[in-house]
Order: sequence, then structure tokens, then C-alpha cells
Amino acid sequence: MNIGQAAKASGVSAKMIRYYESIGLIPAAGRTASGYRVYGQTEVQILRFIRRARDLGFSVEKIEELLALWRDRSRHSADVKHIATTQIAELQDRIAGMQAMVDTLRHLADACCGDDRPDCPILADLEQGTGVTKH
Amino acid sequence: MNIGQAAKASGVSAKMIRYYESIGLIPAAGRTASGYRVYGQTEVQILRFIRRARDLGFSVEKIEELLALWRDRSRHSADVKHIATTQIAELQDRIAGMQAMVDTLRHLADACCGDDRPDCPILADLEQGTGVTKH
DNA sequence: GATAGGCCTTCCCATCATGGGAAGGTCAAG
DNA sequence: CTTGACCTTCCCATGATGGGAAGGCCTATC
Repeated sequence: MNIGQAAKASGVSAKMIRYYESIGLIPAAGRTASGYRVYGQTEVQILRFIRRARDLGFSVEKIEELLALWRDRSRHSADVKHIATTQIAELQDRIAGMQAMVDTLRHLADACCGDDRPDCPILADLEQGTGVTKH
Repeated sequence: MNIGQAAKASGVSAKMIRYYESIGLIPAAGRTASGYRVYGQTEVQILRFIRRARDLGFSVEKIEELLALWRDRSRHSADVKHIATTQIAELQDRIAGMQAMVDTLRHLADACCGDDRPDCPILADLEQGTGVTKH
């Protein structure tokens, strides 16, 4: 299988497959005599694993750990769970930060009449930069 | 006022002030004879505006629009409100995406006993890459 | 007036994961 | 043998930010 076919089969772009190889996330693929990378089902499965982990928001660094645990048949599921719960916590932190932005923006937008007059509490808030949101 | 003082007064780092100038988000600051950038209250206020907008998650591109509206005394508040509501929608999209990740991860983590045995539904999910989450 | 150290300047590099594109080689079908 | 679709490597760009080097400036202290 060439890289393009592996890309289609795994959902990881050819560009990213080469990138993952270059940073050592995946082992260097085999090559044909003319230098084309060759992939089999095993490699595609690894790529799908990576793809799925990316979809769950894991960084490449975390994926490296997950792959190591995946390969380690004597792993402790506690280690995997720990990575997952850490990831959950990080995501929730970011969600909370963004939700706070949404709340503030919603508050300001609700206070803005949104017509052709120039008066705008949104700009007023940005202008004074106090961040007062008075929920 | 030198750039360091403007940085402290505005909450925007000196690095970022220079960057914002380089990309044209703010006009080039005045200079002393020896080349130091000089800032006054007006500039600090603009920087605070930018800082606050960044805190609300606006991209530099959006901030450019907001600054233009801010400077335009004949603006329509509807235009400002539109930018804000678009921003709210974008944030909510991203929140929804991350929340979906959290939900999936929570589901998987809950199913993982998290002890010293190797069996782990989290890895199993990544392995098959189906993304089946069965809520 | 000299010296120290704290500020300023520009310039380059790094992040993180991803894509774009150029220049050139390979392969398969017609 | 040509054509077009693929592959290779290499370089550049993203967005917003920080780090750091090399060198100049300013102020306070001696």
C-alpha cells in the first residue's frame, strides 16, 4: 500500500503520516526499491489509532504515551485511565475558559440594542477594559 | 512612556506591542531621538482595548474590525453586535466539539477499571477507531 | 566623568499540528 | 512513449506568543 492509500484507509493525510514519521511518533515505513513508502494493515491500524486519539483532542505527546501503553501488553489500565482523566480535566479547563467568554459576550450583546445608532456597551466594555460583567 | 511602562499599564507584553505594530494592528509608535518607542494615555487605552478583546477570545483580525468600529463615531451598534454574536457562535462551536470529546472520554474512562490489569476499553476504542460511544 | 545594571532596539528561532506548493522521480494505462 | 496520477524531499506559512542574542541607551551611584 502506498502512502496515499494508507492515508485514505486511516483518515490521516499523507502529509501528516510523513510528519508523524519524521518526529518519531511512528516507525519509519518500509520502502520500495524506488523509495516509495509501503504500508500494511498494522501500520494503518496505528494510524487509525492516532487519528482517533487526535479526534479526542490528545496532543501528539500524549498519543506517544498512549501508543506506548497500547504496545505494552503488561500495561496497567490505571495508567491509561490516568492519561484519559488528565485529558478530560484539561479539556474542561479550556471549556470553562471559553464558556466564561461566552457568558460575558452574551451579557454584553444582550445589552447592545444592535441598531444604527453608535452607542454600544460592547465597545464601552472593551474601551474601559475593566472586564466588569455584573452577572 | 517607554514600551515597558506601556506594557505594564496595558497588560500587553512589550513583545506583543511590537508585534501588533509590525502587523499594523496599531499605528507605529512615536520615537525618541535615540529610537525608543514612546506611548501616551491614548495608546495605552488602545492596548487595553486589545487586551480585553483578546481575553474575550477575539482573533487579531476581529480586533482590527472592532478597533475600526470603535474609532468610527458614526458606527452602527448592529455591526458591533454582529461581530460579538459571531464570536459567541464560534466559541460555542468549539465548546461543543470539546464537550463531545469530554463526553466520549468520560464514557471510556468510566468503563476502565483503572487497576493493574492491562485490559482497557479506552485503548480498545482507540484501537478499533470506530468512535462508538453508545451514550 | 566613569561605570553598572536595567532598559531599549532589531533579528532570528521555537512553539503545535497542519497545509501549500515547487522541483523532480515513478508507475500504470493507453 | 506519452500522459496523468502518484510519489519523493525541501521550504514556507499559519496564529499568537515567548526566548534569547547582540548591541545601543539612560540613569543612578561612586
